[in-house]
Amino acid sequence: MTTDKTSSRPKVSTEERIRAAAHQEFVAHGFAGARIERIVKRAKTNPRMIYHHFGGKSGLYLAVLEGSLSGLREREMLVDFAHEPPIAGLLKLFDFLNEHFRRTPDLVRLLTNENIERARHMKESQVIGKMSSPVLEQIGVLLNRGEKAGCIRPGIDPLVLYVQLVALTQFHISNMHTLSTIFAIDISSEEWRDKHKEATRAMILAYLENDSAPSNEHLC
Amino acid sequence: MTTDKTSSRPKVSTEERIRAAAHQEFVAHGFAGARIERIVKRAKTNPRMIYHHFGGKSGLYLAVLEGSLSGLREREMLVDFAHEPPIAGLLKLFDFLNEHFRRTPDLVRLLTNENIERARHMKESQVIGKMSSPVLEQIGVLLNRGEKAGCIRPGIDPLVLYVQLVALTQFHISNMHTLSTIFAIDISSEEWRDKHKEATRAMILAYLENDSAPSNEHLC
DNA sequence: CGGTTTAGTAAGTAAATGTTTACTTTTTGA
DNA sequence: TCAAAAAGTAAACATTTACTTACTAAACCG
Repeated sequence: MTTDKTSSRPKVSTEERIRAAAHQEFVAHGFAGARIERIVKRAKTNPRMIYHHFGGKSGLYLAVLEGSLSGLREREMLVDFAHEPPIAGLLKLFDFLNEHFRRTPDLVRLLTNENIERARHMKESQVIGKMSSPVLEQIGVLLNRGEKAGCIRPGIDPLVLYVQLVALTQFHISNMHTLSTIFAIDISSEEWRDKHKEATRAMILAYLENDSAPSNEHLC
Repeated sequence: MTTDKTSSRPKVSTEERIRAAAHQEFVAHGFAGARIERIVKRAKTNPRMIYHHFGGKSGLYLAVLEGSLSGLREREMLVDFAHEPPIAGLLKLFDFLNEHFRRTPDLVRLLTNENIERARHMKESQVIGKMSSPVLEQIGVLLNRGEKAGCIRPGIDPLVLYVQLVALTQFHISNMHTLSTIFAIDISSEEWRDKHKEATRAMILAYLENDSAPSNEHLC
């Protein structure tokens, strides 16, 4: 049952089982809070194998982090923004990010933890530095096109916009627990997220659009 | 030199030294990563005193968290938004939050860590639940006034707006390390933050203002 | 086959870590 | 003044924790 047709080893390799178990553990407790013992128990193996395959706790953590980040990059590549009209393309990017973080809270938690650790693991990675986001260039292209066509507010910096978009799509997920506790509501509910999404979409649209007639002063 | 005029005890009480040392430690490493040994060494005392004054590591952590949060609430009370014109008042709130998180990254890190721990400590607190933000009501008042006067977009939810504001003012600080690493820039520099602040201010303003003539469709 | 490499197991180790015990010193208040 | 309470010290305790050693089984390949 647990064996391959040609071998007596389990179908899923020990390395993969460790990776999956570690993913769960690091997502649930962060690096410092993660326990080797729980990982090996869930992966049905023993500590020795972690050191055999990954070199140690840090190596395992890095493998998990790299895997999750490359997952985001791969999905980003699959979506085509650049062939849309500028504003529609940027809103499509917003929708994509919102959907991705909503569906992949694991990545959000890993990133959150990595900031607690001041990105010390990420800095060690040989891989992460090289997979720079392809989205930044696409944002630049769309902003340029829209600016020249006169429909997009001039002077927007692609990286600043990207950080704003990620903030607006990620913050309420990474801070879900404290926000829900402090304000005594369930911020993770579908209704709340839908409401938040619509409001945020409107905010971004209002910002991008070029009010070629700038309001001299606020009315009140 | 280290004694009070009437006693041979240190000027600053052991309890306060522990609290200060623990604050630094929890900010630097989070709850799971914090070490009792480092705290007592910095506070120039011994483990026994932590259990004497705070009951244990968890109690100490909670004391630090409660202190930081009540600091934010106190400062929020000092700023008067409600007597400003609606849009000016909301922008003043944005400026306040932006400045507060910029100046108090400690609080941001404690909150980040608390989310890693799924707010389990915060939920135990008898204090935090009771000090609900006074800002929410003030936002509601401003939105109402502005909406009735016709200068503010109708239908904005106060809590959604507050979460958006905090997202835009806190995210780039809490995620400073991963963002800086991935995009190979120093996101904590004054220049970058100023640029980000201006862009974000414009975004919020554009969102709040009531475009009484809504664009039928984006121009492009 | 047969020898080498890779994958895996069981048990253990040394160090770290939160916590407590036993005891001393200082402060306080009747 | 003096006993009781509060504040503080030193040392150790019981686990936990990341990691290793010694050994076995399976896979690979000429």
